[in-house]
Amino acid sequence: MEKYYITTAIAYASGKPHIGNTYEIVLADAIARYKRLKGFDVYFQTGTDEHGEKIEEKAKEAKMTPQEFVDEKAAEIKNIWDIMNTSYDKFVRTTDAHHKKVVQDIFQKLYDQGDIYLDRYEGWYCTPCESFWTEKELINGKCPDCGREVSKRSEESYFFKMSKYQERLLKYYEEHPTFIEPESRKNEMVNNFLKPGLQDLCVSRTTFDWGVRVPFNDKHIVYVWIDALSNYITFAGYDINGGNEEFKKWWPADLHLIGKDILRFHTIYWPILLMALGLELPKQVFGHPWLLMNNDKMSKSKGNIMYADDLVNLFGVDAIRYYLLHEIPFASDGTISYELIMERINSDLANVLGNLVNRTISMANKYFEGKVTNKNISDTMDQEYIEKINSLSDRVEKKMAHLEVGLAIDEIFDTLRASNKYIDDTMPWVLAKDDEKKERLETVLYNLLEGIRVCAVYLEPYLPDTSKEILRQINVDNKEEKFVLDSVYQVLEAKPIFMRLDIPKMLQNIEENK
RNA sequence: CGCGGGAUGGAGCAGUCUGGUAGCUCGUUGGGCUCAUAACCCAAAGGUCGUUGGUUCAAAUCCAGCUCCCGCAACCA
Repeated sequence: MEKYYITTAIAYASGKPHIGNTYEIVLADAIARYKRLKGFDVYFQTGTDEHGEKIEEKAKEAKMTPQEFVDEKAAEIKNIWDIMNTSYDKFVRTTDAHHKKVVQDIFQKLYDQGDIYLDRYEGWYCTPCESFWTEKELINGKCPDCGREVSKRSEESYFFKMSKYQERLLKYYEEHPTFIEPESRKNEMVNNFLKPGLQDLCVSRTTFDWGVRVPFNDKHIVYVWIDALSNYITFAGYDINGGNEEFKKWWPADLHLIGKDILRFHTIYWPILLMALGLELPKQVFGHPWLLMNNDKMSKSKGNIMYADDLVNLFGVDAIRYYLLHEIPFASDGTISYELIMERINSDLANVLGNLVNRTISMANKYFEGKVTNKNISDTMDQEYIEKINSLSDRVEKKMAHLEVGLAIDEIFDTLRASNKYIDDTMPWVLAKDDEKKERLETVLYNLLEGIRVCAVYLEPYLPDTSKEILRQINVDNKEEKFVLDSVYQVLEAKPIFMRLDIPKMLQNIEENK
């Protein structure tokens, strides 16, 4: 069985993730579930990044130890991942003892082989913004963010010799054209960083304590990159001697799914780090776009944050999964709002999907007491419909091969729409009035139930609960991905899967409960 | 002249590589149907394809200039 190792970035355990942060795990989950459906042996890893200055400070503010603080945050994040019904195989935390040990070993090894050296880090620091700026970035000698005074800071740091691997990395890009997706991101990396020449990366800090200590120098903490990025190997079974059997099975990762903002670290620093360790590089890094709330970046200061758990309480988990997976474009930022979510629920989930299932099952019950088999009384219009069902597998695969999840879902809904049309074309309620057409009527319902069944099978990666509920109501176990001739249906009672929402009323409720 | 992406009916997108009746989903309007969740099916209205100029028998598509938006520019999901 072919293996598939997929990861999300690990979430920084400093606060509650909003819906934008949650998008990543849902997208990864859809891909992971799809691969499982297709027979891959999948390993899906996610987790939390729990070290660093910010967490140290936040813990202090909360009057907790950093460990207590991250324990709480990690649980909160994991809980949201679970609310979203995500099927990760392992939830990792960088405070894990084995991870920390291997990070130290990696640091030691890189130092021993001369890739890491001690120097001084100099830069301009803006205290209110807590940010370092280079000389070039300053605007009139002031902080480019807030315009306030900056002060020169100098700090002893370990550096990684990035430039040493630069050419090899460029070559790797050329030989692996799909390594970075979407492609436009690759140009950014090449033009902004690789072509001008890589600067050596600062890989340790002395200004805080909460992290992995540099093994041969107590003053230094391993800075986030080596610590966080290496989670992809340390938790998959890597150790400094090359790793165990499990690691040899899973590595290299097939896909790192990350936010577009950290693409640089995953397509430049991480591959170079792996080269230095003598390991293979991941096959693909996909930098997904962001969710904008009313066309604006979500942020606490703007007060326009949406949280996954609140949205799930309002609309249900599959409605939110549907929105995230279907409405966010593949390569450009997407918009989210209460109104847009409800519009999609009504027009797609309730009208097209829910109503189709409901009307079909109702007819099966009304005309045949729920018992439907294939009577094979075909009409020419059946052929087109059955072909539509049978082509679904290829149509979905074509989109998923490029991680175009939204378009893959479109293919399923295209099939559901064709099913609604098939009902109108065949007019079962007319057939029902004629006793001689009884078998034709049963054939029509059979075809419809098969169409719904195949769609339900393909909905599983995206809307797992809904898929299960549809299969429960039509009452079959068959997971065959094509139209089959000999299913036996004894459908259950038709229960609406998605109810239509009264949008103005809901908006008013949301407003009042703010 | 830092690098890159984009501008298509009210909204969101496809089409641009390989020029030749501008397509899809939502929304609006009209009709049909009654199995179903005021749903479903059909039809219509609505676009000088950002702007100016060029190439061509023919340009959303190729070329040049301009305007606007967005991303990246060493640590902001």
